[in-house]
Amino acid sequence: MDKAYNPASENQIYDLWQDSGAFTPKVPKDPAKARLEKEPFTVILPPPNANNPLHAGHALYTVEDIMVRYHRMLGDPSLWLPGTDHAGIETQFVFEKYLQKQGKSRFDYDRETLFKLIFDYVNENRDVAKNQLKRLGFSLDWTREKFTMDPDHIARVYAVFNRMVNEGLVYRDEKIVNYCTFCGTAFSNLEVEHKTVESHLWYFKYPIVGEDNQFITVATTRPETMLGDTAVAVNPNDKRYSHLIGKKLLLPLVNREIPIIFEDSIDPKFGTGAVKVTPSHSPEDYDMGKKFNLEFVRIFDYDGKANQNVPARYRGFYPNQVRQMVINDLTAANLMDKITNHSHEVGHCYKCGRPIEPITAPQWFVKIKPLADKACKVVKTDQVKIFPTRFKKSFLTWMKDIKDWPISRQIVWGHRIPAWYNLDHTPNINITFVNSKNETVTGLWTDVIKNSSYQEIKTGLQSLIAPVGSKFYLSEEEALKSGPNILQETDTFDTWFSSGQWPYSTLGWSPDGHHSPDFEYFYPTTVLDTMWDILFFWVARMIMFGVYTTGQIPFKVAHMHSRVTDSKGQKMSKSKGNVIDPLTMSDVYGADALRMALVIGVAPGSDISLSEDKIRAQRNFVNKIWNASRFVEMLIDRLDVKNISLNIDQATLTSADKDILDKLNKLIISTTKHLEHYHFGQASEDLYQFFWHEFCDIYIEDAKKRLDSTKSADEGGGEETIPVLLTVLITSLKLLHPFIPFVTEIVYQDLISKYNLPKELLISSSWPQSEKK
RNA sequence: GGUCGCUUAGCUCAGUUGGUAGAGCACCGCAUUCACAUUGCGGUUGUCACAGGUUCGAGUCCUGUAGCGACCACCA
Repeated sequence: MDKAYNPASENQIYDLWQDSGAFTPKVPKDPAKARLEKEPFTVILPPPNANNPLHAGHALYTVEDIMVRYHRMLGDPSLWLPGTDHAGIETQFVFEKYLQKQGKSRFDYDRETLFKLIFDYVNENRDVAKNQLKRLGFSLDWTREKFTMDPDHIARVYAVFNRMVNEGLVYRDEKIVNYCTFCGTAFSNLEVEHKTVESHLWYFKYPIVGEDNQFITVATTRPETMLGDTAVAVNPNDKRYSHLIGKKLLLPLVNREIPIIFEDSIDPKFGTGAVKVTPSHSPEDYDMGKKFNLEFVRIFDYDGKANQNVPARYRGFYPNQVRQMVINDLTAANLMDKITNHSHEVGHCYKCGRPIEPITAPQWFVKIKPLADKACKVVKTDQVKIFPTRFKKSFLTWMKDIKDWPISRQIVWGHRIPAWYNLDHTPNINITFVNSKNETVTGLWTDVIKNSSYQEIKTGLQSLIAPVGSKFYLSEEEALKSGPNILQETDTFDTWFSSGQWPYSTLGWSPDGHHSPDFEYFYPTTVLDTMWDILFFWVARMIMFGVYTTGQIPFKVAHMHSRVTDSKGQKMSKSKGNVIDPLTMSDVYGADALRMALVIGVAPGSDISLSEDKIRAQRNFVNKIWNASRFVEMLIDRLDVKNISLNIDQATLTSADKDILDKLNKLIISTTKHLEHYHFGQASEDLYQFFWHEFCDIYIEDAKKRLDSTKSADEGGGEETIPVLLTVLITSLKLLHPFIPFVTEIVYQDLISKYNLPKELLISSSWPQSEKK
């Protein structure tokens, strides 16, 4: 054995494990029955983005590996299923940046070509993450690897969508949505980041119709939307305005008459107590628009520019430009009352950081309440346990006030929504396509078909917008029965609509009820471990989908871990330059050292402060194990004992022997207990303390004195310590194996071959049993 | 605006049924032809944020205050 542990030797071990079949549990012939007798331990890997290399956060899969290896050693059939995620908007955003470098944009391609380009781009990078997962020692069953773009997964997602449509849980509506005009897509509330913006309140005067020089002054944070105002709202109890019942106002610059409405939710104390109402560009105004049956005038389009519904001079300008023009024009018209400072929250796109434009747009929605209620129930009753428990409360709070979920995204990278329109029956469908002359054409079907053929439109199709209420068919065949000119919806599903179905889909759930043996055996899964930041995005959706689709929970435990931060507790980011790359660390210090550094002394759910110092310290620990093992072998060799035995003769034990065995026994008990309770930080710390400071510093030092005499074995050279040394060493290796699998396996194999112990891999060996007293 | 979390040694953090304060790193001294200098032995450092309360006993439970952080949220 070398003088120091060499992390490079870790590379040989992974194949040994994989080839032994340890990662791949066998499914019995009657899986459902077998499950009743002995339940497998199943973990689905939160699929990393197929396009990105791993970061320090992914290295926290260590926690899952610890659980899986522990259960495997307990003898439970254990499955840890790997996969990757296409990560819709994330990946398309990265790809568009790549296009930009080449002087191109998404608008240069029809959707099919763009999709293929992204697919190829992702495929080029897919193996990177996979090899990195192996490098970190994760005992994943690669024979069951999945990708969210696998046809069978897509088919399952479609089947569930169809069922939801048929049961009235999916609908289309033109509601106000969070729209990013730069990314060109709608987002759910969760994808909007609220930022405090220092801005102003502008006070405008709106003339009262039929009364000379009488005005209502409104206060607004968004002057530009006044072009789309269709009412002014005041509180019914506000006496300042009570005389205005039935009056109308003349909207300046536009010269359109708008009503005054009386609405309880208006706060008389804010501004002037009079609010301009723009139903097409503000969520709260949208609600008022519906309630009072107001006109909806959309003035900004999906490209972010002012459209046909505004006076000609504003057309084609962006909101911030229109804002300045409106301010100037109102000032010139002597209708600007005053401007005050005001800070407020503005929604921003979580991807590109630009302000979100609330716009009314036709989108697909999931009626979420029925799903949420069931999800709440299984969490409330602890059928799904959430750890640490404080996340249970935030889960239930969020679920209680949940709004319908907009699931359509106007991007190409994802699962295209399986809905087909008959164009001849939907003449008002708006179509954008690249024609044979490479020109982008936008228009209604009835218009574009005059200059282009159906085939030309279909081939060059970029996007389409079908009016709300358009009839759609759930398959191409069905649609074709209604006529030849059909097109599939161009929107794709929100990524979480797909990944929310990941647990049952990866295991082979089938819509016809004939599920795969894997599904029968491994579902519901046991533990889902992920970071708390996707509790709502993903965990909540998986619970809702799982209960809806399979009638069962998707997992019994949702174990939430925290963020990996730098040595100062700061979030890692490229711009700060404080990123610790897990692969570099593994190459320098070993994957074991990195894994140990990520779990030791970390409290459940708290931030994980990672530094190279900490990894180095754990590298030293790994090296300590290496050298302690080397030394034990050396001591044994020196005695030249013929038959190595692990049998401990109680009668010959010294007090030091008894002491270390007693501590070892307690360690088995505490480690087991900590692992059962997800206290990985405490378990690893105890193991560290025991191995280094009890076993090495005290026991081996003592044994050194006993053995390092000039006496031979025959003369009482301390032969009786050998079984104790080996027992403590091997048991420690087993207890440590889930945490630091490489070094423990290497040392174990060395001991086996050297002392003719029964051949087995540590990964498949049995978990130590404590002695009862 | 609502909710949650954190505050313990110079730094990063453990401390799960309440029982005389811990680790790693850093620092100081000594040792070492010895398995490991990726080492060993020894040492320094704390009004456990603050103020009350419960208790024989509180870092731990309760109440309040302050600072920091996070999440959620349609208030013009």
